[in-house]
Amino acid sequence: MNTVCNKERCMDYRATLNLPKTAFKMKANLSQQEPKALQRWHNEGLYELVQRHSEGRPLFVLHDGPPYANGKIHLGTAFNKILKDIILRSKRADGFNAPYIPGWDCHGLPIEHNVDKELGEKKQTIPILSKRRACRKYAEKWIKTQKDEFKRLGVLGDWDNPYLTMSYDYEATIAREFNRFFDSGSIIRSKKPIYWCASCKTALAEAEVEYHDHRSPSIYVKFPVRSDLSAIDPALAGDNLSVVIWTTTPWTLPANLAVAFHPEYRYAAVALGNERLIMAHDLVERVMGEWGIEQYTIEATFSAVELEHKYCRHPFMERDSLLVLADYVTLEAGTGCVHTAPGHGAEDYQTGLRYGLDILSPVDDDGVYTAAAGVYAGRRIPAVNDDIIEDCRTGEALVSAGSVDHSYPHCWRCKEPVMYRATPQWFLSLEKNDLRKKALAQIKQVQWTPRWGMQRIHDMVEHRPDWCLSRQRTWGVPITVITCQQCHEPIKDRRIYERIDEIFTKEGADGWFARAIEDFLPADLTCPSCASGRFAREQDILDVWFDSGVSYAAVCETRPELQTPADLYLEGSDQHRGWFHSALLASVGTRAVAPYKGVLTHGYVVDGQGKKMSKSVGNVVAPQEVIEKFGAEILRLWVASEDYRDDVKVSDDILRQISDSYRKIRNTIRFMLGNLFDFAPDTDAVAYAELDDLDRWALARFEELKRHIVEGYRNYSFHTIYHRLHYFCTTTMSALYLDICKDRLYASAPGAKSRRSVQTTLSEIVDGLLRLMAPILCFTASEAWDSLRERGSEAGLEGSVYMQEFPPEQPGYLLDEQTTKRWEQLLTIRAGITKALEAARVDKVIGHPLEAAVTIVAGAEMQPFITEHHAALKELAVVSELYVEEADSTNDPAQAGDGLLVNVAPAEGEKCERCWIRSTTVGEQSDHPTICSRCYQVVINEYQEVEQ
RNA sequence: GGGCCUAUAGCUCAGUUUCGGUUAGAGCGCACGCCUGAUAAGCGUGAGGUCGGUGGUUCAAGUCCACCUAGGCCCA
Repeated sequence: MNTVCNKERCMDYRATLNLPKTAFKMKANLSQQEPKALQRWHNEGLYELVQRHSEGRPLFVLHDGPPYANGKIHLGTAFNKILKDIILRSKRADGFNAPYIPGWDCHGLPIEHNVDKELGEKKQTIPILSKRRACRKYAEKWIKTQKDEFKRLGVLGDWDNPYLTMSYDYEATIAREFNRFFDSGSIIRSKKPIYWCASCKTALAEAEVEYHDHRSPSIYVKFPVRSDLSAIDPALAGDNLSVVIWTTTPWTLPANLAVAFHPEYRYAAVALGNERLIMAHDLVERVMGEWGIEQYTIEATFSAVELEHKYCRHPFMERDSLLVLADYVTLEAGTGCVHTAPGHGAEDYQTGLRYGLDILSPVDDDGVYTAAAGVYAGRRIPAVNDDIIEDCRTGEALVSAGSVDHSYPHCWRCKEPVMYRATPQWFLSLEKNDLRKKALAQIKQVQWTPRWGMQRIHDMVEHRPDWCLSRQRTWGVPITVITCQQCHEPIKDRRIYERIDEIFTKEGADGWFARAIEDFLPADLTCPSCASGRFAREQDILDVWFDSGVSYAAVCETRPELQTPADLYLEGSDQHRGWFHSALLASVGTRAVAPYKGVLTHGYVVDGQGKKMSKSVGNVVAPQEVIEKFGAEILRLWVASEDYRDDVKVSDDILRQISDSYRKIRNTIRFMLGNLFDFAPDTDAVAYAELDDLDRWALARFEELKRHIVEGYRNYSFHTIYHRLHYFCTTTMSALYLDICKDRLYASAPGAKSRRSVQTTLSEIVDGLLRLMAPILCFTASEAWDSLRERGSEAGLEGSVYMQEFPPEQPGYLLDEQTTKRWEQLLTIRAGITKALEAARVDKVIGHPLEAAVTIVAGAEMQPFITEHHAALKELAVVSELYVEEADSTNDPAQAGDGLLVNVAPAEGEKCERCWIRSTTVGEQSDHPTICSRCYQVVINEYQEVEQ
């Protein structure tokens, strides 16, 4: 028997109540507590423990897309990693073995670019191997930083053994996969224009080009029409008809192979003097004005579509130029007839490909014309511009010459204007070996989430050009092609591939640059086509998208705990063109299957207004700040709460809201834990059949929740889980069930069956709830789990919530239709009562609901139901007394809402000092005159007064 | 400029699997009130929406169609 102090002959009844007790704090203090939990994970090797625990289960492989090892992580990266973690944890709780091998993308221009900046002047003279070492170190530094940041988010994985695209074995895989393609004949050599700085003698990436104002020549040049256009309009018959183009780069004219027209514009033949000039109809007036010509007539107008495939004559080269159509032609400037040199412009190049033109680029590394430039061979550009203009003038091809100030690309380092110039590059052909066709077929085999992802990547693959794999850079894996020095034939030889593999595996791709070429060649090698014995190796490196693209081979196929194809790739929607795309082509090309069974994409993180985050706008939210202010747990809950199919918004308001939700969830759990302080499930639990009706109702609601949540995890529909979880905590539990159960919990005898009945229910619910929320709220679930099980800080992680599975379905907990209907009715009546109580409160009739006696005036239909459930309704409404009254003329429930009229009056009797219910039994017992009869029984049976 | 996507209360989301059907819902926040035995907690009541805009199809449109606007991703 418990003892209670008797102070001044007045019993302290508060001490006779079973008030909640728990060490689980109301205030989470997440930013301080999380690091401690993480330390524990680390010390005890949680990931290894979980993996060992999962052995033998069905495998679920989420293959990590490698973030780029450059800079701190941002919210988008954090979002992605948390989403992955939630999925992996949910799969583990759903009975799968779900390993997670994080990775990093380590090669590539941005890193090299930053290393160049750090090197300053030294980058000119630094040997290639030293530069590569510096890049490696740079990547390592950021990997370390990002790794810590990812771990801080609570992401569980094999952080000690991540995959790095720059590790030697990975580099060897890249070369091996490239060689597979090469050997299969899918790798072809072709030309493509790139930015080139002639003074630095180097290729430039887009990011290395700066735009500055520049004065260029502006000339109009005539291309005499060669084809007979009289079929288009009789007025176009005869000689002296020319197409007029406009250009600001006369030096590209020797490379002109075509003139482009817009397929939807009208063009005009303008007669001035004895010649006729073709230009866009809408531009005639402006061009004539610019030339200062007032006397002209328009002889014919026609659609450009009819010009396609006709020819005009190059003004000074000994060849014709093709007339082509291109929809990038504009009326902004020029004549609407666009000088096209496929070797010197990006759009020109595309057009060249479409029309099967040569990618002519008669300029060498120094910016000097080659023999292909005819009379200009040996001349330097752009100085040659003046001569070309003069020659056009003397050849009567020039219509007008001036100059123009415009924005023009310059080299980021030497600040000189750059040129666009075609160089030989290696491509992965989409047609060879039917790669495009096979890839399109594979796309249809993949489960895309959301569904429109399929259409998106399908269209991209359908229309994309061949994949240009060459990069004129140093930080990456070389294109491992050996060519004959004499006839330039690429050499395909298995023995070469094997040597490359061996060397790269041992010393990384550096070997390509460090070793003598002989090291890669069989001793007796001669060129199969010309029998030469002298060979050269390719100097360009591979596009980094190839690196990450082959990760299925480097990681999923090599790690014993993984398998391929992976179950899921999960990245931002930009990766339809990125990783999903490169991995698909690489895998289909070498394995004939997609590397993934499913692909899930999420939107971008944007600000509260839906605008993208940018430093210049100043709306960037850093994950580090959020963690500091709210904790990683709030970030995780935010990730779960947002519908990732669309863009994902974040703002201080949104985070505050999530933080509020978190507190509510936490407190609800805390209250449940607090009421289980004296409950031992093994000995105190009440059998389901003997549970109180209300408790069975709660278990039914929980059963529904359980099913929806598990279903939500399986469908990757986390925001619905968030809403369900939150609703269950706030409304189903806090506002309804828990509020109603307080009397049973507090005022019953500790071991009373009605109290044990609630506790049994609470125990089951909180146990399941923690398992269900653990994938998202991993820190809180663990903390509460340990509190529930009274596991101290010394308790090992083997028994932690991380090892638990979702609670099993309990079909018996669902209520039949009739019972469900009954509860709906009871809760509707309850809502009517609370409304009436509120009105009474406003009228100052009552304060607390327990001060009230409620009278329900019901019609003949409702009355039996209410009478039957009198006790339940009284409990549900938490009032001191409940009466039912028959309706009459003065009390017509039809006039009130819901067919129910509720009157509220102060309850009779005194307030029981112990349970606060008003009762006429208070005062009946002289030894305890201030409590009701129910409490009297509890007190005299359970407690003994002692003098203080 | 093109392709794909998004748009429901201040915020986060529902709105019933390929095909429309009564007064469009929830939670949070907010306002007001209650309680002080979940207390930097808990409970109640209430006010918030021309479902991005316009036009169309239909007896009937948040739901279907067209166009427009705003935003995002990828291209050019």
